[in-house]
Amino acid sequence: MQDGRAANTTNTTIAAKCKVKDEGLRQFLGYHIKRAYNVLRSDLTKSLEPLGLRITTYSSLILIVDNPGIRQSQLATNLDIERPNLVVILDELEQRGWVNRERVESDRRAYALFATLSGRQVCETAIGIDRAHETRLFSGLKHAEIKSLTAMLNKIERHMGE
Amino acid sequence: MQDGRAANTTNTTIAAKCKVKDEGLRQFLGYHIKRAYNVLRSDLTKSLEPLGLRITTYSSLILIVDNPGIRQSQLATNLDIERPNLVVILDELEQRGWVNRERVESDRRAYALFATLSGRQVCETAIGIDRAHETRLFSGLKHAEIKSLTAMLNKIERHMGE
DNA sequence: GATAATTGTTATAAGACATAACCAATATGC
DNA sequence: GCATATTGGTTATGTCTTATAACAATTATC
Repeated sequence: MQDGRAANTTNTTIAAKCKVKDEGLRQFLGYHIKRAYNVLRSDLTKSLEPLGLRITTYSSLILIVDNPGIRQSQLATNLDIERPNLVVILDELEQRGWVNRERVESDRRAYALFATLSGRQVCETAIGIDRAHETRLFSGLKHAEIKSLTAMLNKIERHMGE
Repeated sequence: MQDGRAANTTNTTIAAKCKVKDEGLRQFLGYHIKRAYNVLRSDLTKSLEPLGLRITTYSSLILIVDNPGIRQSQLATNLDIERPNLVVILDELEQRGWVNRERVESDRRAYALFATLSGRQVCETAIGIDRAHETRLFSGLKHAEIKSLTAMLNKIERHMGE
C-alpha cells in the first residue's frame, strides 16, 4: 500500500517458480566469505564435538600447547577475542583437565597457562580431525590455490589493525 | 603437576616476551577464513548500524527487493538460514515499514514478500555503504584476485550440499 | 606514596544459528 | 471424498560467539 507498487495481481507468482535472483548479494565478496565460513564452522563444530571441544576451546588449546606458559592476555590478543570471553574457555579447558592455570611468580596478577599431558593428546587428535575436515572441504582446490587464498585473506585481516 | 612437565622455574617467562607461535593454528585455512570473516562482519555491522540494519536484515532486504513476491521459505532456502530465524528478521523489516507480508491467494499458507518504497530506498543506501566498506577492506587486492577468491570460496561453499 | 595502568574476573547483553513442536492450509493416496 | 502426509509460517527454547562495563588485586608510573 504505502509503496504505491502494483499490488499482487500477478506479482505473487513472479518469484514462485523462477530461480531467485541473488546477484545483488553475490556481488559482494563478503557474502561469499560468510557462506564459506558458515559451512566450515558447521562442519568443524560437528567434527570436534565427539572430543568435547568447541572451535574456541580448540583454538585456545592449540596456542597453549604451542606456547607453554602463555598468559591469558597474550592468548586473548593473539586469538583476537576479549579477555572476559577467554575466562569461560579456560574454565572449560581446566575443568576437563587439559590446561592448568599457574600463578606467575614475577607478576602475581597473571596466570601462566600450561597444557597437561591429556591436553596435548586431545590436541593432537583434534588437529588430525581438523586436517581431515579441511582435506574433505578443500578437495576442489589445488595446493597453490590454498596458499594464495591464505595470503589474500591475510591481507584482508590485517586491514583493520592499520 | 599431572602432566609431569618441568614446573614453572623458567617456563613462566618463555612466552612472556617472545612472539607467540601460531603456526599450529595458521596452518589451517579455516582459521584465516574465520579471522577475515570476523573483521568483515565487525566492520559491516558498524557501517550498517546507522541505517538500522543488521547484516541478516540487510541480506534479506536485498533478496526481497530483487525478488518481489518471494516466499519466506524461498528466502530462507536462498539465505541458508532456518525458517524460524527468518520470522524475527521479517518482523523487524516489517515493523520498520520496509517490507510487507501479503497473503498469497493461490496458497493461503504462504506470504509473498514485497519491499516498500522506503525499503527499496534504504536498500540502495545500504548497498552503497557496503560497496564503500568492501572497497576499503579489499584495497590490497586486485580485481582479478577478488574474482578468483570468490570462485574458490564458492567451491568450498558448494561442497556441503553435495 | 598517590595515581594510573594491567590482569583476570563477574555480570550482562546482543546477535547468529539450530531444533522440536505446533497450527493452518494444501497435497497425496486410496 | 476422506484419512494421512506434507508444507508454510510460527512459537519456544537452547547453544555458541562476541562485546561492554565494572570490579578487585597487583604492578607501574611519576
